[in-house]
Amino acid sequence: MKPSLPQGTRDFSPTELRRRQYILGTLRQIFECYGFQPLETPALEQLSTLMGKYGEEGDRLIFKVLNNGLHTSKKKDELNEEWARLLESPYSTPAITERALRYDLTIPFARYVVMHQHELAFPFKRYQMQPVWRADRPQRGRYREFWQCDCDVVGSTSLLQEAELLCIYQSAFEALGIPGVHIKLNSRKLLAALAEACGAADKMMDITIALDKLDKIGWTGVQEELMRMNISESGIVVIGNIIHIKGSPDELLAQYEQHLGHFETGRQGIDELRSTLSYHSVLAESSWHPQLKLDISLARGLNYYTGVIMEVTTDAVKMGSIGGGGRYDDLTGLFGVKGLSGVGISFGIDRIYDVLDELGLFPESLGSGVDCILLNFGNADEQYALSILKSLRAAGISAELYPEAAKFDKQMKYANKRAIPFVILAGESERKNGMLSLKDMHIGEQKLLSLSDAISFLTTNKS
RNA sequence: GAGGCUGUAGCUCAGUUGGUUAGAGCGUCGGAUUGUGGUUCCGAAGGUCGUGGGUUCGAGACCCAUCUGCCUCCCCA
Repeated sequence: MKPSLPQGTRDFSPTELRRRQYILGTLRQIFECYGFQPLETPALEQLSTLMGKYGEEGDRLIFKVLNNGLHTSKKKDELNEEWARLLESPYSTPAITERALRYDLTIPFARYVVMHQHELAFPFKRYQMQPVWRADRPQRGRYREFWQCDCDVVGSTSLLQEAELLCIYQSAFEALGIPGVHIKLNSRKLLAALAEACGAADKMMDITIALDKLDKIGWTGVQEELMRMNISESGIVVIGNIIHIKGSPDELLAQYEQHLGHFETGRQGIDELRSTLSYHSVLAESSWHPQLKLDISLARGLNYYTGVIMEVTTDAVKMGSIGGGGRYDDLTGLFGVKGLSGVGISFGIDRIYDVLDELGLFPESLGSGVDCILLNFGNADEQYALSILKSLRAAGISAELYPEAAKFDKQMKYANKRAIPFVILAGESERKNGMLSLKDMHIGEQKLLSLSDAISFLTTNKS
């Protein structure tokens, strides 16, 4: 048979995986630096844990797992009935499926917090980097299996959390060296006030979705969408006035206050953004390049966000967002625990990979993973090489010996292809003098060294 | 969930209105070269033309189905 992969899934070659690990490692270091702790949850969750948490569209995209042993079931009639219903319409039933693949990392996190609430110290700060699955149609930058990398705080309403998450975003994209990064900031409360201001408080979701397309379809396109949603003409004018305000974040907030400050939610949203920015200005390094931008047209898809929301894009590459997040006031409420507020951000590492790849921003030193290779000259020389190999490894230098006394140029070509930075030649003449020849494959230079000199050289020069 | 495009060697692609034995470059392997890679020269291997049906004297090419990749909508990371 001819092997193939399921749609929308990928293998990761050694080079790709090193690069992915470079991204994850960079992020992990930052998360740890900000006091977040690692967490992993199972690939499988109870379907009931996931259903209804991501909206109608989300439910459709959850990968469901067929129950085992259906053929041994005693309730054939019930199964047939349920199966018939399932063939008619989107429907799921525990009789046929009661487990599903994780759709994101936030809901499993909420589930975890609820199940372990008595052993956790709140505020609980965790990061999680694992694959998630969606039965979506694959496209460029969109996969059925992809990784999410989340960092959330639960159990604190302080806007210091929002400010710290903004810092994490900035410092992460600074460390990865991605140019043209913008972190857009908005508040669900501002959007709610906006809906109120145009007399359609109940249509906040619709307005938000239309507004989110501003970048894509322009103001005229958004106007058409709004009209289709039966937003009044005066309402559309109000929205138009507000989204066209320009200026620094402080200026924008002052303007928004004029327009929306008399609504309770509007005032709250503005105050929250002000506090967030004020904490942030104290914490942030002035050298960070990623720019903060207030953008009232930013929506964010998930319907559990309630406060500040954020999204990261880069204008260096044509690509959707590479990160996003926000505050969700009552996430664990879905699982029966009220009053725990959460706020978190997510990194789209598959897309970040594509951006780094496209811009050639991966460090060259990710290389082969091994510092040096010993060529094999056979017999007594092989024995000599083995003793060197052992010493190198004991000194913490990663090393390998070519396994056969193959022809010289074959061994060299192998080293070259693997991009191993150093080659050690220890043949008859070296062995008789108790020395070794160390060749730097980048510059092509070779020198005769004692083992201890070689070790200290490699220790300082290895990648 | 809706609509559209695509698939030929490991990779990137040629292949005329349907007509003998399907080609190139790169890569791979062997040799020039048994202690020196990245350059060069010579040679070789590698294809049930995505898969399954159909039309035809004859299909890589045309038709249908299916799978994959990609694009638009929807939605999202």
